[in-house]
Amino acid sequence: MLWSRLFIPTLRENPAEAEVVSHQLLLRAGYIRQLGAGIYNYLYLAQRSILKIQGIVREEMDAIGAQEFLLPALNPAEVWQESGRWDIMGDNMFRLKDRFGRPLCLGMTHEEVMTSIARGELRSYKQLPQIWYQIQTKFRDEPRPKSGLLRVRQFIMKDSYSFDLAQEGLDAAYEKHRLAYCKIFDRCGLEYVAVEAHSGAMGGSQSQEFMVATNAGEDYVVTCKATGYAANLEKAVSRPVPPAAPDPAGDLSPKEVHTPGQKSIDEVAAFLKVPQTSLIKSLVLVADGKPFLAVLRGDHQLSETKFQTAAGCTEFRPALPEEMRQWLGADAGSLGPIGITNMKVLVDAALEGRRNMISGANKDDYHLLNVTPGEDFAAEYHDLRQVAEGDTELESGLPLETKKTVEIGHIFKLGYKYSKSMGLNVLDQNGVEQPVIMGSYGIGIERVLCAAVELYSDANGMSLPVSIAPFEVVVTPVKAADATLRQAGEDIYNALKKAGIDAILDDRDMSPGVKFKDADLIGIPYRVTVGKKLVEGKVEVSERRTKTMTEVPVTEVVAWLAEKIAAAKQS
RNA sequence: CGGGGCGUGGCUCAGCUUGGUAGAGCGCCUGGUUCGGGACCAGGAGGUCGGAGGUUCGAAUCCUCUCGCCCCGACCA
Repeated sequence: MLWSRLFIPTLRENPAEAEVVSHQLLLRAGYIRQLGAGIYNYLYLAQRSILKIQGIVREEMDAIGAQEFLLPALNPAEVWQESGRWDIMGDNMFRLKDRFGRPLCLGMTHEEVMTSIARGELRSYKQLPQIWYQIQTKFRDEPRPKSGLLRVRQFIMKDSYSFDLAQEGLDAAYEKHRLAYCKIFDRCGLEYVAVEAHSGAMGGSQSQEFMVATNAGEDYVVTCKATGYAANLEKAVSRPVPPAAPDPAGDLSPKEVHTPGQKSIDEVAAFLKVPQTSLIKSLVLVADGKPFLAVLRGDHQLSETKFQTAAGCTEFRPALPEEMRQWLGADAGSLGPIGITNMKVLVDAALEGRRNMISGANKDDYHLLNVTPGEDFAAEYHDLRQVAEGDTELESGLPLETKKTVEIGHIFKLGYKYSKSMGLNVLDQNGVEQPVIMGSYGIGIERVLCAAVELYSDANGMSLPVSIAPFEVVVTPVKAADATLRQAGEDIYNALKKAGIDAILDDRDMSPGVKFKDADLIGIPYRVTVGKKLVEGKVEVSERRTKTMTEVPVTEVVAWLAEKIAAAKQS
């Protein structure tokens, strides 16, 4: 490719609308242009990178025996109505009607369509297992698209689906995917962690997310360096920081104390001169229409996901002030678990074994001293709290770390959700109809690119891994007007191409500074500079990532680069 | 959906408070000189000031409505 003939619209300045690094650089480096909120044009460079990522994904999927399909992005409503997700997806689904008024939608994911294929064709256990995948554009009407390509309304996803007769088959398909994903992300040059993820209320038994740590991310993961523990914050468990003060000893009875105007945990703790860890926090929640009281240590925060699991609900909200008054007889700030009979009380496990704590009295401006969970009120213990700063690993007590991350892949044991709702059954060895057990596995293709940019960039631009950079090598004759340099550059370029190296020749009649800056900006891993040293029969090879420069004889440069590139793709 | 911000040549932005001939830098075109980290000289092209309506002799500027984009929150398989 001759740079002079390509459309690579680099910008000297950052476009005003870009906030996160990957967004800024993808725009500046001429990879993408925005068409609308959360809708992007992928220009030549982006498409080259994306094709390389897809190529790696294909190779690794094919390697586990997965078969590539291509399903419609445009879906009739019926299949989504059958699974029940036509309603569940709500406003996140793009919906439209055809000329006859028939409802359609743009696919957000393809469990339904895959299941509809399977149920028509899979009849016998002998046809199982199957793994089917596609690389397809997905549509989601995000309430707030943002961060460039990280949260968009239209994006490319590799999604695969496994079909098995029994749990062991699903386990095997899941494990194959887990290993394939590791290979894919390794080959894409990413640093990532696989974390335990929340599987949702709908029967999913196991799920893991592949996360890349970056400040541009929106998910939090908790990891322990020492033990390798890693989980999404939604699901992470930990050993809490011990209470800041010992509980008063003895078998004391609850005692009212006047706390005028003291509502927040902060205020009450200060007023009574005790640490927050001696207080009991009580939250009134309405889950699937039923009231619940969630009880936590004063300094702890409720994990919404854990509460949902404990309450067995699909949605919940905080109670309204009127509801609290009606049910508990006091306003928020004076609520507590004692004497509650009209709702279920869920207590966080961190309160187990504590004694003589302080809670609201269910009477405005009063709190109770000497409240002992399990004695003064019935306590059903659950893990309800979110991992907090300073918590340690549950088993080992070693330090935990919380990081902001972006999700690039997710593997998920679906179970029978779709096969049951949509009637996907096969006959087993005994001729008995059995529902098929399924798994679903996704990779966000653009997110792989974004994550790489976020991980590997500097003041000069991006510095992509060799395997996914739009080009592997740029050959830059310093002076285009110099016929000798130009010819030498062309020769090297042709030799690289012949050796199967993905090279580009920067034949533009520009000052060298511009060419160097552009090459750095778009992140080509190696640059061959053809200049002064040519009279000695040498060129200079610069490595983008390490900023190192090596003089290499012209006669050896192809072999030198071939070796480097092969090595870079290995690791 | 709530809160905030921004829409002026391709890009970054000034001008708006206090109405009076649309500007700068970068980029682009032509010619020339240059050529190892975003060169220089000379000449040139390019803008319905997001859109509609209103006030006014006169609107980028004031008023009303509207559309779009960004950020925070709500939301997020």
